Amino acid sequence: MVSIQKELKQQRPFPSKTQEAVVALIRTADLARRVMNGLVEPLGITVQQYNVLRILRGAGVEGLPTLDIAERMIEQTPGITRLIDRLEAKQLVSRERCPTDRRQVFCRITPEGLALLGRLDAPSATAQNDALSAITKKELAQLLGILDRLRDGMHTYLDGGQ
Amino acid sequence: MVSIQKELKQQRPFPSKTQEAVVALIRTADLARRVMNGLVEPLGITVQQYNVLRILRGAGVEGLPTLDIAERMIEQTPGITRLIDRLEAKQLVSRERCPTDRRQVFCRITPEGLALLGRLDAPSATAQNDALSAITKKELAQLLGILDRLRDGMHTYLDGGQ
DNA sequence: TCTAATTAGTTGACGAATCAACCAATGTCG
DNA sequence: CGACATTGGTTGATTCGTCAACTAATTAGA
Repeated sequence: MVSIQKELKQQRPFPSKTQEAVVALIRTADLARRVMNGLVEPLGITVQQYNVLRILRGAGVEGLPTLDIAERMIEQTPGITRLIDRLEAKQLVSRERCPTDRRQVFCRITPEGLALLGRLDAPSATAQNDALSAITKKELAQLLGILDRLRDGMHTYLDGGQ
Repeated sequence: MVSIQKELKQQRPFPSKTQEAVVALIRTADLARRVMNGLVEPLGITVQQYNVLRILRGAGVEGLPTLDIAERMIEQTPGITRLIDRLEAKQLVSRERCPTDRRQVFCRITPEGLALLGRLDAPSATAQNDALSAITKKELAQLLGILDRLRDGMHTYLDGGQ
């Protein structure tokens, strides 16, 4: 068992448990992103692009307007246009201007995109199960609850703060 | 209470709890990074640069070799050289080649760097306490334990995998 | 209807991250 | 001692992320 403190080679204990929690959280998420990146990178896409593809697969054949995709992204993504530009260049996504509201651009996943996602479903499920095998179902539920409330707290801090 | 599922506007439930956990984890950490960024950005530095400064403050007057800093970073940071280049340009960090082993470059935080950190200590503590006020001490300890084991699981996956 | 405001998305400029190649200093071993 | 490997760090090329300014389409209001 590697504590975050040892892992960072710090001599002194953390000034506070809350700070330790924030550091542990970001560090854990960074590791998770690296694991995911190791899976998707051999197929020529980034984690962000992978998320877009999954969102579009979930959206079905009618597709989704560009900014709706940005809203559903796991991480905040201001550069959604160029992110999808790259997916379109790889033929994994197609775009079409909406006829009724010509401001909107609907994005759809292509068959190639679906095929690529299909090649990632099993490995990503395996990786996640492996990583999460160290904790019990009950702890998993606890984790989800705690994270929900953490985001709540930060949201009120962010949205109320400005 | 906003569940991650509602927040992402997904109709269907997650395929698995584990996947939901990974998404929640990354999303929560992204929010935390944004909160921190909102604090440090007005002072002209990034979250990564803030972390380097804190590491160097912890290291004291003797400073730390460049790659030792990279090791202690919260997130993996391949571009540590240029990151410190920018801190040096802002006069927040000074560098000096080690006389006994001329390969190493020792980095030290400057008085200006310390002053800047000082201006951030109180706000960052407040932000973290606010964000974490929604969870109890006991839950905080649980969270830390769970995150530790998650990182363990991912480490063995990563390091064993390649 | 004509103007102003809002919404949807794109583009340009620039800072930052990433990977590989590289150089210099040191350590190792015959 | 001399060749090779390792360690510590920097640099170049490329991609990516980010902010602000911008265009185009739609809606709202006088």
